[in-house]
Amino acid sequence: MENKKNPTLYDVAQKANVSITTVSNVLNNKNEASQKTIDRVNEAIRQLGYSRNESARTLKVGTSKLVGLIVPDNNPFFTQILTGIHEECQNHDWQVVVATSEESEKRQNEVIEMLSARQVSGIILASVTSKLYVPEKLQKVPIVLIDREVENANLPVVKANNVEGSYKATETLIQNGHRRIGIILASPGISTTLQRKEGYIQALKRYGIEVDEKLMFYGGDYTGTKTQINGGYQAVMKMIQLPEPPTAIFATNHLLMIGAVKALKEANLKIPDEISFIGFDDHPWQEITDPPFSIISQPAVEMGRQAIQALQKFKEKNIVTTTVLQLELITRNSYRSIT
Amino acid sequence: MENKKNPTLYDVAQKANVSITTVSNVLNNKNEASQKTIDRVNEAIRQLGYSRNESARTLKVGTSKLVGLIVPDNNPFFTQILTGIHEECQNHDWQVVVATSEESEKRQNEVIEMLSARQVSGIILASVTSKLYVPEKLQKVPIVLIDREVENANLPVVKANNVEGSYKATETLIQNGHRRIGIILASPGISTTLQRKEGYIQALKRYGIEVDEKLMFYGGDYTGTKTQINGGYQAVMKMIQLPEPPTAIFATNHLLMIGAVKALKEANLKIPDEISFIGFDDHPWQEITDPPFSIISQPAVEMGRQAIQALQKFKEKNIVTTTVLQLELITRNSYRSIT
DNA sequence: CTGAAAGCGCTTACAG
DNA sequence: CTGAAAGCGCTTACAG
Repeated sequence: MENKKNPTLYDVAQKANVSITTVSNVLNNKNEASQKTIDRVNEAIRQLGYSRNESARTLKVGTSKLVGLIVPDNNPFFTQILTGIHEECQNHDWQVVVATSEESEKRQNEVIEMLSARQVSGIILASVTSKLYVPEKLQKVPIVLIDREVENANLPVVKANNVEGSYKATETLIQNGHRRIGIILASPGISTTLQRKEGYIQALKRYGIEVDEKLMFYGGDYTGTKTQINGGYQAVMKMIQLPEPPTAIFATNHLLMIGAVKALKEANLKIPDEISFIGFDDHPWQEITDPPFSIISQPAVEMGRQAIQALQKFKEKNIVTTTVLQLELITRNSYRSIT
Repeated sequence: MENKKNPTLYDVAQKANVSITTVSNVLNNKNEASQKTIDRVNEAIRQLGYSRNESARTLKVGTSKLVGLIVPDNNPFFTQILTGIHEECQNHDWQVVVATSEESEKRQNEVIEMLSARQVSGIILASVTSKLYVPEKLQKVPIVLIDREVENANLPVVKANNVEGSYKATETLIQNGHRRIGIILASPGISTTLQRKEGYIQALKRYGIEVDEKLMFYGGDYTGTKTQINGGYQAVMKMIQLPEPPTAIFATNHLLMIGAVKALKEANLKIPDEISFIGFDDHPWQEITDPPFSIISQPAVEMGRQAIQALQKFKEKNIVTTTVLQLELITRNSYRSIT
């Protein structure tokens, strides 16, 4: 690679015949220079093709224009969150460094530390743990929790109303006459799982239906695409061999849903004629399947946007906000009434 | 937020009773200290919870442990690339800042400049333009092209063999007796589109089939998920109204494919009985559709990995590599023989 | 409205 | 094997 040195503030100052203080001032729109000076400086910047060394700025002011996003993996849901974060970050001239924790607490802590060592403006975290142990020395970097809550931290949260979303799905199935409803849940260690389970149970109780543990399945640990798809698959395979199998199934995330449908196909159980089905997370392909799937849809992009806004409030005014976004049931054609 | 100051090299040096030079040396594994000193320093680091200020390091050495990834949008293909990049970056202790160009050349240049101002180790770029204009001042930051080539730059490239992949799909349809094969292409401005078109034409010529411009469609500009899905949709709608409609369709990316299938469903044309179909990019859901889709599969994760390796070779040895990965036809059940 | 100077926290010749 | 010192490129009181 070439190695011509970048022009610095000094070069600009020299060219514009001012001090570096002045150059810095116009660079930061401090409005402390005459228009004539400003013009002269800008012209020098243009001519030299100067751009500010961000590391030097960060070192001096103690915070970079970087925000960290830590997600368990790169699944489509988190990718949509990233899109929302990107949108919102443009307003702040922030850039985002994305890291995966791979569902490992150790890795998550490492990554938090690395980001902190970069003086990021903040971290948006979808935590792998339901308790967050943030070492004291990292308390300085503002963290906003996204999607998943943690118990022991007084941090801003942006999350979906999982209880209600799950309630809605379950209730809809009940209102269609289903009384044995199987639910496939993700890893029991995270808040979203607990809440989706809660909504399911609330709906059953509300309609006087006995909660049957045998109808509740966990799709195994949350570790990668294939594992989860397989988790959904196995859950259905077990479910349909029950003495009293369910007439409807609710899969509480996108990958579990794919696995579940796969199993139903193999078992040759037709949706919705022989079994009703509701999935999770909307994706374009769900419109083109046979049948098109009904799902609980999450406003993932909006969650990303809100997270950055929450971060900003946290940083600037030290306000800890909790943002709860609504989940929507999109009805297509994967469940039917059996009354 | 709290504001307790972070411990610095000085604090560590003081605690360990050595100079900061020595601390820096053990931090960088320079192996210039006695074991006793090393232990003492490490103990001090542990006790203080010290972690190095990366901005200061970057300012001094001129390059950060950051690599930039610039993609047109956050679609699943690029997300898989990100996964590969993440995997490989862990070996180098690099982190990755992800930025989207939103298919805008202006934005792409801005982003390159911002990353450069951060002293990134390198940039992995899926360029929006087929010609890359990189201002002179940015020549210092090593760029590796991914997926999409550009004409006028002598940069490392990691790409798929699009010509061959497209040839394979087309040939397979021909061998199944199809002679009127519709192709749906993405934006004409990018190399992948040109190459996929080229493979299609080569296959037709090889089998003595006339190339009919009326069977070649562009899914509109490459601008966002909905636009592209709609592009695929429109293409099929026009195609099937042709006096001599195709008996097979090849959609050359994932979103175009979804739109195309949507249109075929609406038109009530059954795949594969009434029309044969091959799509692009493998995703788990494609196994659970009716029928399961045959597609050309891209090794996206591997592309990400290779890009980082290419970057490394470029930086360390100044070697400009071109890595071409093979595309695979995965046959499920979406085309049939009409001979 | 403008400038001289200190200092952010590191790394790296250089000297011993 | 270890340390004193310069300097990376900025920002920011402070003085005028």
